[in-house]
Amino acid sequence: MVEKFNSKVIEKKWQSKWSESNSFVAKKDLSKEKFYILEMFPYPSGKIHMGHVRNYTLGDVIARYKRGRGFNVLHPMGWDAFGMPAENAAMQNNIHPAEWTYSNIETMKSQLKLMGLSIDWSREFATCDKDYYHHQQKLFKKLFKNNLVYKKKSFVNWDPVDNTVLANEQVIDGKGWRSGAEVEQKELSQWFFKIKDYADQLLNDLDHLNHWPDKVKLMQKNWIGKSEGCYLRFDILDKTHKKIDQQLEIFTTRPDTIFGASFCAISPMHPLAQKISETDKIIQKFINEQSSSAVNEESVARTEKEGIRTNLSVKHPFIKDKFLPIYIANFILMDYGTGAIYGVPAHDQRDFEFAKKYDLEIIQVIKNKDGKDNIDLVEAYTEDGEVINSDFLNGLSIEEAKKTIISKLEELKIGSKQVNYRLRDWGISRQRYWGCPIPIIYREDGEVIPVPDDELPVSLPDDIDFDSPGNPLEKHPTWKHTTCPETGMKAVRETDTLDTFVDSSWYFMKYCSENIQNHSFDDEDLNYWMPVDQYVGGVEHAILHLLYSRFFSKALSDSGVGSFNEPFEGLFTQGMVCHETYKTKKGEWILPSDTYEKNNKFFRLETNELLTKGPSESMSKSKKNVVDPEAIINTYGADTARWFMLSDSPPGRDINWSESGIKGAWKFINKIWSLINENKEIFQISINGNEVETENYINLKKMTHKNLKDITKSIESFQMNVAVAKIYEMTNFLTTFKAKNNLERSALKESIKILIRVLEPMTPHLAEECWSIIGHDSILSGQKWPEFDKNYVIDEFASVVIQVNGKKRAVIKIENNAEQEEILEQLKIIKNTQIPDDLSKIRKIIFVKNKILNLVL
RNA sequence: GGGGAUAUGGCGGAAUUGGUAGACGCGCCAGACUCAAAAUCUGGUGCCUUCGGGCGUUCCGGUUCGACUCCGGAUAUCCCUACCA
Repeated sequence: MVEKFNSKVIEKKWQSKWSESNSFVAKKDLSKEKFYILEMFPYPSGKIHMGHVRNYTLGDVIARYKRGRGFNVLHPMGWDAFGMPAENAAMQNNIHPAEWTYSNIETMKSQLKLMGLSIDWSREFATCDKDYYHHQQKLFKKLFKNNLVYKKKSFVNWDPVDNTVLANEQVIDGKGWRSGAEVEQKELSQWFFKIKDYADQLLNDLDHLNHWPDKVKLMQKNWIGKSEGCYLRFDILDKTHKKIDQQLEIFTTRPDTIFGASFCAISPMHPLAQKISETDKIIQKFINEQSSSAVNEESVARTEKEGIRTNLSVKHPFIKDKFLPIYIANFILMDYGTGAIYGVPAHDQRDFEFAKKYDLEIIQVIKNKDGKDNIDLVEAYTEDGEVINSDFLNGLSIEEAKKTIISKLEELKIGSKQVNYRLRDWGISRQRYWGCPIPIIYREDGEVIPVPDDELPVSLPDDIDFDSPGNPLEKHPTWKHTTCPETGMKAVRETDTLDTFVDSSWYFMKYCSENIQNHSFDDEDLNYWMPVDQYVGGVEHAILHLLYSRFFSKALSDSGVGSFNEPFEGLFTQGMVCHETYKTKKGEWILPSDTYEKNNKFFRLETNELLTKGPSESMSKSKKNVVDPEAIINTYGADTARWFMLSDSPPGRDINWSESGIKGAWKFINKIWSLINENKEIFQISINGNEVETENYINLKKMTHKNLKDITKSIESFQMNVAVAKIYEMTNFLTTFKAKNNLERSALKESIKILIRVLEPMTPHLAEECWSIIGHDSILSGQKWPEFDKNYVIDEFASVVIQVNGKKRAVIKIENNAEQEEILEQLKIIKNTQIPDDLSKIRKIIFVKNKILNLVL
């Protein structure tokens, strides 16, 4: 009886060996084809969770497989280390953010190392490292110089009690998460990246990303939200319909419906609205109500449409004596289009609701599909149709009408065709301490100057006070005061820090520099490794992180850094790790490790209390349905955990963690382990056999090479669960195979070697140990991925299905490429009531070689 | 409200891309080993059946010699998004 696989000892042994021989340290080598595999780097929150285990196992399989295929692989790891949780910890536990962050990194790094990942740790960094953010400040300056950064006023969530800016996720039901105070909208001057300048490129280049999931591309497309329409300027009239010296510019995608317009509406934030409110108390009150309430997006969408009529109106450009009253309305967004619209109630649902409420005219200008018009509409008609009631546009299609009206507007110089995007410029200012300082100073004469290179980095001060509210950098007694290096004038530093999304928008480039401490890029390194060939991470980053990274690559390459357009050649989004939930009668969530099962019922360990089992959901701390990876690795080992993560579900879908699943994986590891140990003798003798090839021998060869072919294909196409199934098949065959002569014995040796080799990406420790048991060095010292032998993947017999009227009735085993006549001959032998003896009854025969013969009666 | 994805045994899931549905794993059943249990090993396992066969990939319909696969419609679940003019 073979002893169980001792994961503790064996895994540690191989991890040390790999580390000592720098097995995973990547070196630029122009003679080899490179492969850059990257998983999204973790936030150092404290401990690793199962989601990390799945993500990094998947990436590691690819990394190891590609090495086996002879690629020069880069597989690095780092830490997304700036951000709010560190500041929260600082406030709650009185610990410095840096200390909290670096100690978490240490813990998590040691946990990741237990997994046996083939990572080049020499390139590791954290985004809060001074070297990292030094480099980031330089990149910021490059973008600044290239005119891709600007400052503008913008609204933030303001907590009036804590005197602090809140992130959206810190606003709960319109109240500050700490103070509970009603959140206000406050206007601050903030920094922005001009991502909108790249909207078209970001949209069009999606077409070239052939190895990205379609759903992610679609999400990005919708997020960018390109729409074609036109701007249109109206003269504004006062209540006596006299022109005042001002115009209203609106944006519409439906200029074809201009004859159906019955009002204009502007955002409460619109300059015109602001101006009116200066003299009109009622309007001022309305505007104030709107700006204080609008916080939670979901509730915003449900809020009833409300507006207030102003004394102003505009003149319809094509209808004599028609005036459209101007409303200030809560559903008009200032940051889309021009913050002003004209309302066409008959053909826009929001305008329709608004018109019903305020009793405005509803004029139908597109004919319904059923041909009716001017009926009492119960909702807006937004579909296609013929233009009616529209003077010179009558009879045209919507598309034709759009073209006609736009050229008319352009001719009259009151409007122009315009492409508009939903995408807004990226606000990067954060009023927080734990982030990258923005390298800008404000001189006393009002000049805004980037900090010169020789004064970089602008470092975060260590002595920082979190006890009083507000931005800690702002409150620091000395930090912000400085002098202008050129003039010697007094100056103050920018106290905003950069959004952490900036940190993660270029970290993959930083890994490319071999000397990681160096805070400038080696362009050759960068252009050798970039782009990332395969990026793996959660779909929750499908929009922001990936879009920002794409923007950064483009903007930096335009600013002279790197010469690649897209950062991620291939993208894979893996599913989540789920677990059932357990709850006491009182509604308290219970950790799976604190439960036991009896007769299909679950009980709490200490109290024997009966628990209610909830459905399997994504693991989350709040519902306590989490399993600690370190505990699993301690009990079963890293290879078991890795194998389980790969085996049960396709990588793109959610996986359900289960006790029986992990036990099954453990069983498999030991099955391999005893297969090798029980057969190790045959590896110690050299075999010279001149025996003839037996059927047994050929079957073994066929099984091995067919499976090898399938395993390779499955890994290439990210179907790890299928690769696992094929490995099971191979293992089951080999464990029951009885070699009867030397030829068979040598074939068994070969098959076992192939099995171990293909296991290496998935269960590397086990594979390495088995490899050494059969008398070889490390697999990693140049042991290539095996090629399957074509001769053994073709069968000389084919199973041809006999169908009658398309239904399967029999299967004939016949030599490969047998012709129709041969099979018809064989039919006579088959006894099946459905197959006619008399072939003259057959109307038609469909024959596909080696597949089917269908008799149509 | 808008956009998207998914639906196959008791469960997780395969299916050469229109050609033998249910590979492989879990679970379950039976047997072997054992004083016994666990572990391990062997075999069986979609449903119905009068043992001829019949029915089966959420439901309804279509294309086809042939549909899990393509098309149209419905239902359910999940994800993303949030008044985008």
